[in-house]
Amino acid sequence: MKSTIRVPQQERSIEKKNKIIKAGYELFSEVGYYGTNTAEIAKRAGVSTGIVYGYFQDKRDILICVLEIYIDKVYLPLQEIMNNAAQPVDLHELALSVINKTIDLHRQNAKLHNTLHSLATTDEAVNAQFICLENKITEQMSAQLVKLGLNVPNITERVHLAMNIVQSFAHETVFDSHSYIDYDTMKDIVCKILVQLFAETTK
Amino acid sequence: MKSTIRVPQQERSIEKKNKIIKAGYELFSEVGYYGTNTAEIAKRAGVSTGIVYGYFQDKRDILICVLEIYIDKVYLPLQEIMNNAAQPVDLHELALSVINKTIDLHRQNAKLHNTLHSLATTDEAVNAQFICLENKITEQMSAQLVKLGLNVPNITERVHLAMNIVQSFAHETVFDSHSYIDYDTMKDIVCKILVQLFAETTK
Amino acid sequence: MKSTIRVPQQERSIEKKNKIIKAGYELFSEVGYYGTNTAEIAKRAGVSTGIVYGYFQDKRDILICVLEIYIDKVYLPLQEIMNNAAQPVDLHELALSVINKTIDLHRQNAKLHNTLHSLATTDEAVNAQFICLENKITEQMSAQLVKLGLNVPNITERVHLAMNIVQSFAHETVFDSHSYIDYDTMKDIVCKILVQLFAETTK
Amino acid sequence: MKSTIRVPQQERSIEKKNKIIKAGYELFSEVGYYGTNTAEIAKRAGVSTGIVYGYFQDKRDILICVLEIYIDKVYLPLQEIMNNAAQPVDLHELALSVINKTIDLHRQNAKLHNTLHSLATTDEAVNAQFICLENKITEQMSAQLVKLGLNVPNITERVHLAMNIVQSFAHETVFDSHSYIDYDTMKDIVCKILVQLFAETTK
DNA sequence: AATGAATGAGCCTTCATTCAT
DNA sequence: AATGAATGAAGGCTCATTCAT
Repeated sequence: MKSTIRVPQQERSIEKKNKIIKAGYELFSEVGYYGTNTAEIAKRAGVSTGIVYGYFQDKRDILICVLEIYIDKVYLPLQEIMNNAAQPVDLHELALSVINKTIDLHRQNAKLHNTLHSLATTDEAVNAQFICLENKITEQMSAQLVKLGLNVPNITERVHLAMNIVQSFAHETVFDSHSYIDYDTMKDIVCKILVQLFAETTK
Repeated sequence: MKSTIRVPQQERSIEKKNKIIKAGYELFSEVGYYGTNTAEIAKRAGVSTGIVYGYFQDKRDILICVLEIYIDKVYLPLQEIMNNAAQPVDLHELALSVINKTIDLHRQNAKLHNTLHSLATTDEAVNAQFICLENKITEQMSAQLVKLGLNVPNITERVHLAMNIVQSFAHETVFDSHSYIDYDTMKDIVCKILVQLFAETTK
Repeated sequence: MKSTIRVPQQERSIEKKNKIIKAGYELFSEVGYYGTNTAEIAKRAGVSTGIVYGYFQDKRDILICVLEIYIDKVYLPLQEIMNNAAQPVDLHELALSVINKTIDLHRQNAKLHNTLHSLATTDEAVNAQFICLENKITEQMSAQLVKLGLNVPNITERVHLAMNIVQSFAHETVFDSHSYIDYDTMKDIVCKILVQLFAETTK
Repeated sequence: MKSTIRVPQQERSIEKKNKIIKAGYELFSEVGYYGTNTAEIAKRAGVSTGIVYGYFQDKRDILICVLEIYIDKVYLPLQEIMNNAAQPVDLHELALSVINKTIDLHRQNAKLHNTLHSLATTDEAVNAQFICLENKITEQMSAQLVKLGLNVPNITERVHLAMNIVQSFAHETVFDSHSYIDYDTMKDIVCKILVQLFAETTK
């Protein structure tokens, strides 16, 4: 008996749904999930409050969609870098590309990243989405590295760890909070770590 | 902005304030900041709702205090490990100690960690507290490492980065979400990275 | 107040209007007036939300039409029983027929009955409809009884009262809520009352 | 984890809770359950909207309390009449008292009566309350009649039926909707029915 | 210092009704 | 005539904060 959620097929409807997601994306980024109310989402999307519930089950449902977009926005570019890597791999250059791109992406999405991670703690569905997509990405990156000729043991663990390190560093850099840190120096160090991580077997 | 906030001098008052902070700590950990209301904090602390506002300006003020405790709980043990490290340093052993301790700590505080990071995004004061205390810790750890005879360049950057890596890994381990990852293997890798990070100059 | 309400002349239109009324009838019966929304009525009727307002002024207008149908459904069969009563009247048999039929009808419409009565309380128009049609029925039944040769004083009052008693009993029976009551016994008693009610003058 | 509902012990609190129930009683009577909103209840009770939820779980919870009051208001006076009936019983006089009293009560509560009955259809808890109390009353009245020396078979069924008839008639009288009915005449008839109902065995 | 009842703004959501197509 | 997307007012409920005692 629950009210039916429109699954928009027509172009205009899809556009409108995307507008709402975009508005949610922005607001969740700016002021967090709890700092945003549905009225504001609607307003920024240029629609009425009512229609939001025509496209989404509830506020959380918007979040789920935002999460999907977020994941794509953050991880897909990294995949692209991996796919475009020339053979034989210049690990240093590849690492640097990934680092720089990640910093770039974080600059636009760092706040949302935190918000989402925090919600994953509370909301099982959000958590599941997160994990599922992380899985997919790690697998793809690992496979690509193997294809590029790398033959390190425990490639999955290394890739996953590398991603975590890069993200952690990007976070650090973007927030730029610690005056005593020279982020360029740090970047060099991170880069070296990554190279060692995947060059190890040559030893 | 009212200055009617008591700065408790008497023993009983201090005790009561701490009880409130402890209750906040627990609840924020369990159900997050927005999942907790002040009435519940008061109830768990065994005090009245009203008196909470005798000791704290507002709900956020409690969070600030919880943050302090959190930082102490998470970083101080690491400091202790550093302080107790014998000379000459066995880097591998030290790294392992730090990693294991951090995992331990995360197991109790991971949710709170996410919550706090998310709030730092939105709330400048929370953010400031976070940064200020991180600064202090990084400085102390760096100093200790120098005192222990390590002579690596950019020690601050390395310490900070090491902390981030270990935390990231601990997070990963605690949530244990990715079935394809062997966390023991990953731990070995992390350990090796840390050793390399601080052994570099001996090269 | 807009006079854009179509008075459907064409066959297809009439059919559509009736479908909406039927859907309303069913839904009001199942989940009450306030538990039903116009979208659901439209859906069950197999029409669009918009067109509902082509045939009806508002939701209440649908209710008025449902009320008409309800009255017909509940009282007309009783009239039929009256009209088919053979002369000379077997009061006991007639009473029994009426009682059994009313129980039957109540079994399908009891919820709607309550809903309508409740709304009549608040809505003058609903109330008026109710009264007007009740009037008509009582008059017809009284007339028929006279035609059948009964010559009791205050026939109108007696008929009306009889109807009320039977309905009250039917309600009781249908909801079957009171475990301590033997409904067959009660039925006998009601039957006897009705016979006495119209046999009185023979005394 | 649900917010605790205050169980008011102190005089002032009880008084306040009663004020809210009274406001609910009045508003539900005047404009029905769905025509009333919690803000209005609070306003009429002279309290804030928030505190309403300090005393009641939700709007329906108010209704439950109103229902209790209603039952007491409507049925208790009838009990009193029964208890005060002198022996030997003058059935006609007793019937008349009951009828008149019921009309009186209906005059103040008829609208609420309809509202409650309608809700009982939808809400199992409301229904249960209704039934449970009706049971209690029927039992008490039956017992009292026996104590007064009446020895009719199926006393429970008769009492219950009598109650229904009287209520039905009272309803009719109060709404006074049918111009063609002489309510005094009807009352005489009802009275006679009741007498017959309990005098039967003397036959 | 302490209590906990009270406040009221604010939020999510629903739904009768309208309107562009 | 018909569609169904869109509107936006209104309602139930929560909760940080205040206040009378």
